[in-house]
Amino acid sequence: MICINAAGVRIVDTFAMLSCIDTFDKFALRVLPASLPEDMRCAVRALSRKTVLAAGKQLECGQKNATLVYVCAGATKLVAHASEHREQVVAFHFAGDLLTLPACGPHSYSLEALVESELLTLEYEPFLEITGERADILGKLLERTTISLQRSREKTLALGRKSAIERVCSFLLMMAERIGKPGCGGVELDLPMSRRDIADSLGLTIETISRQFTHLREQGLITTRGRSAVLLLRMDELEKRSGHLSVAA
Amino acid sequence: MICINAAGVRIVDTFAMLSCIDTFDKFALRVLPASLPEDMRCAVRALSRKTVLAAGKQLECGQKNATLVYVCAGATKLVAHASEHREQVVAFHFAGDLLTLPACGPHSYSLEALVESELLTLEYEPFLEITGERADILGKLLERTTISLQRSREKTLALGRKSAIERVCSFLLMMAERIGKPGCGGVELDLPMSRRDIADSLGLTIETISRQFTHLREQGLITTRGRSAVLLLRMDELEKRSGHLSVAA
DNA sequence: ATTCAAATTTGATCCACATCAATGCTGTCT
DNA sequence: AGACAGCATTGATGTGGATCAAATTTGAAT
Repeated sequence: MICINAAGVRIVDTFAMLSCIDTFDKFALRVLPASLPEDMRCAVRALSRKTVLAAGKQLECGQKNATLVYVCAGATKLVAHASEHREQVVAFHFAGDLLTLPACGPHSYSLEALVESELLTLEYEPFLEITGERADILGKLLERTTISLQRSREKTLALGRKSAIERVCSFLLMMAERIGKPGCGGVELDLPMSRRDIADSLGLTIETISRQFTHLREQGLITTRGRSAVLLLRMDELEKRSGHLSVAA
Repeated sequence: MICINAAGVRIVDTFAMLSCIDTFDKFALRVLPASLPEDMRCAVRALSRKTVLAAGKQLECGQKNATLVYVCAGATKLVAHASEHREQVVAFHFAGDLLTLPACGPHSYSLEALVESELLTLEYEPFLEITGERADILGKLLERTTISLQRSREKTLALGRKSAIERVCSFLLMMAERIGKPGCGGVELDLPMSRRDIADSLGLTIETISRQFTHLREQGLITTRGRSAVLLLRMDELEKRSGHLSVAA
């Protein structure tokens, strides 16, 4: 676990190691059951790599194998590449999220940090080799994957059948649910992603995102401060405009 | 297991029962490990319900609970409802596929038969209660769910960033992979879904689907016979037009 | 074979969002 | 504090696919 970094400063590595244990424990607490025998826990720990990604940097990884990624801190986007200049943000992930970075299929995927992020990565296959007999761990993975599938289907519906304003309202509501904090007179969001990221996530352009934000601002449903702060003033109205079914149905 | 149907003919029920065993065995062969103890197998069997759905009929089920569905024969579509007249086909399923019909979230889902189909349904929660300790079964479920997630993300990319012609080509290639048969001079498809279903799956209208089919026909990439038969003549050209990344990337 | 309703195809027109083009803002770096 | 590069906003114009409106085809039922 001790390795000399570019600067060659040894004490930094000790910090890194300590910090890695910390990181691993966060992951373990969330994903590994308390009852896991110590040898398995060690095997998983040996497999796990901590990565700190600066904003805008992509996760390097053997693209031939799927990778399990735990987001300890920060925020990331999972991007599917259609061709040169066409990108689709498939999902956003925040601190505490677990995701699978798929191997190359008909399209390639990459994971990019939106802000400086602390990630724990494990190769998927070896991880399953170690823990594949543990029903409790597989259950956790299944649960997480089912949530991802659920979100992905919501996104499918949005991209296939919703108008620009409905997509933006759905997006804001989803973000409120995931990273919103109660603020003065509404829900406060500090969006870590740029307008471009939102556009690439909703299948629209930055200009359209910007115009929809402006509409919502003009109608008094939101206010914005700077590039990332959004205050949702009227959740009920946003809900109405999001194209969700009324609960009655 | 014996119940009198509307016609009140008892012998029919015996047939139904026999046929149910058959159906269950197909499911068991695919999903349950051979080593599963007999009592568990029986418990699962007791939980499973066979349903034969006529074309166009929806699966009835307690929408409060998720349901595991195994498609023994036929073809189905999983539909998400945005509002009254807006539907998004989230996935198609064919004989041998296993899927989870989700409980009501922000949108409601339904499963509809495209042609007469034979389904085996199990309530998700009780099923997990029985088999939740078996790593092999959870592994199978995880594998299936991961494939669904993979497909869902491909669809997200298509709906977010692809043109009509690219979506249609991607669709035809996907169908070729899943239900195509080698035919005279190309891959033969017998599409069980209508143009409307395809449109609702690709986020387009029936008119657009029809026009894209016409383009492909005019360019000699496909031929069609009647409503459902499609012959893919030039897989390479379809691939080029599907907006997939070249393998090199 | 004939009938007929539903599905599909084809054509004309429209519109929501893309694209192109400035201009204004924000936060960062010195 | 000032300068600057990248983001975001705003406006003008274009276009792919939606919508509206008929034909035409299909395949199932008589």
